[in-house]
Amino acid sequence: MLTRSLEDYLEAILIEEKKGVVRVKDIVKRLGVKAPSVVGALKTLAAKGFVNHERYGYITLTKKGRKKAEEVYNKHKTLFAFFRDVLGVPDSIAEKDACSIEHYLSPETTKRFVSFIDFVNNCPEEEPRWIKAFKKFYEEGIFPEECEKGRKGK
Amino acid sequence: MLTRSLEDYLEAILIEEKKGVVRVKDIVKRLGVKAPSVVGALKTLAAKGFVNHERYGYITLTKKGRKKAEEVYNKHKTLFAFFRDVLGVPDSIAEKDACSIEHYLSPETTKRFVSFIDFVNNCPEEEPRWIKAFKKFYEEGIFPEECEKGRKGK
DNA sequence: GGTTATTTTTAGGTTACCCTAACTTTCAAG
DNA sequence: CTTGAAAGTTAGGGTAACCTAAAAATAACC
Repeated sequence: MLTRSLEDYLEAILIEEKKGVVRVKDIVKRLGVKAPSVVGALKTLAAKGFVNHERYGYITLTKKGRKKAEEVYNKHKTLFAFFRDVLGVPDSIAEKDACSIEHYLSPETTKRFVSFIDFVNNCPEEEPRWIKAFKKFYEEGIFPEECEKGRKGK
Repeated sequence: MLTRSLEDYLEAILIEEKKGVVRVKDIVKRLGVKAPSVVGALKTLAAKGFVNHERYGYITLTKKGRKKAEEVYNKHKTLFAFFRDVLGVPDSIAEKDACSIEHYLSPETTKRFVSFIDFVNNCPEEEPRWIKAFKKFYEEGIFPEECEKGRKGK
């Protein structure tokens, strides 16, 4: 099993890979840690078979490493979408929260979260009515007219 | 600032408090750690002014400690409610996920999560239509009839 | 091609958190 | 009122993560 920190390194490599070859300094910039921390993490990840890294050379993901990195990154994207599109959290905060939380979602909850975002995105309407209703509720503390029909309690 | 681990100790004390006086062994049971770990954590928490603990005696929260503990516990309850009532995650998993994630939600996202649960609970209907729709979508992969009206894409 | 700048690595230290083993205090039962 | 079990504490060790400082390799420049 990987620690939260090692998952972060894998994810960072995956993302940096999209811009070309990956070097230690790229990870340094992305994660905001110092070079020796990166080297240490790479050593551990290489020993566990998640990355290849030749001294003073490029960093690449193994098949196993890529699979794991993509798992983490997918959770990240799902959480980000939920925070931004459903809760209405500003991008930068949604990003940061997704980043910390991605490591702690169980498979069961992840599966349902993914389906939930699917549900939102495939909704017949542009933005589901209930999300609009929530936004109104969040801003003004009231339910829209249509919801109020048949309202029970106070 | 408190670490994730110390927040867990505070929360555990708060919960155990509801059953009467709190002792080291109660925390040991609840958190599944060994007694020396609890003693160590209490020493740190006491030094920072979050708990009172007399040697071989009871453990109590200070005002500051209670405030913090309640913050964490409230996040916990909100997350649990969301996982269980909206996503439909089984109780025991929802509980565990809430427990790990509660430490990482930003104030902004927390605020919106709380409002969201409020929105669900105060909905005029017993269970909001859209949650029912999501559950159908999750189980069967299809939107209910009423949603399909005016459906755009495939 | 030698010298300087950048990048990477090694060595070693710090903090947080957990553990086991051994010791001390408390408390209840005979 | 002593003694043995339960609870709590201290001492010391291990691991994961980070860091700084300094050495080594690579790259870039005149």
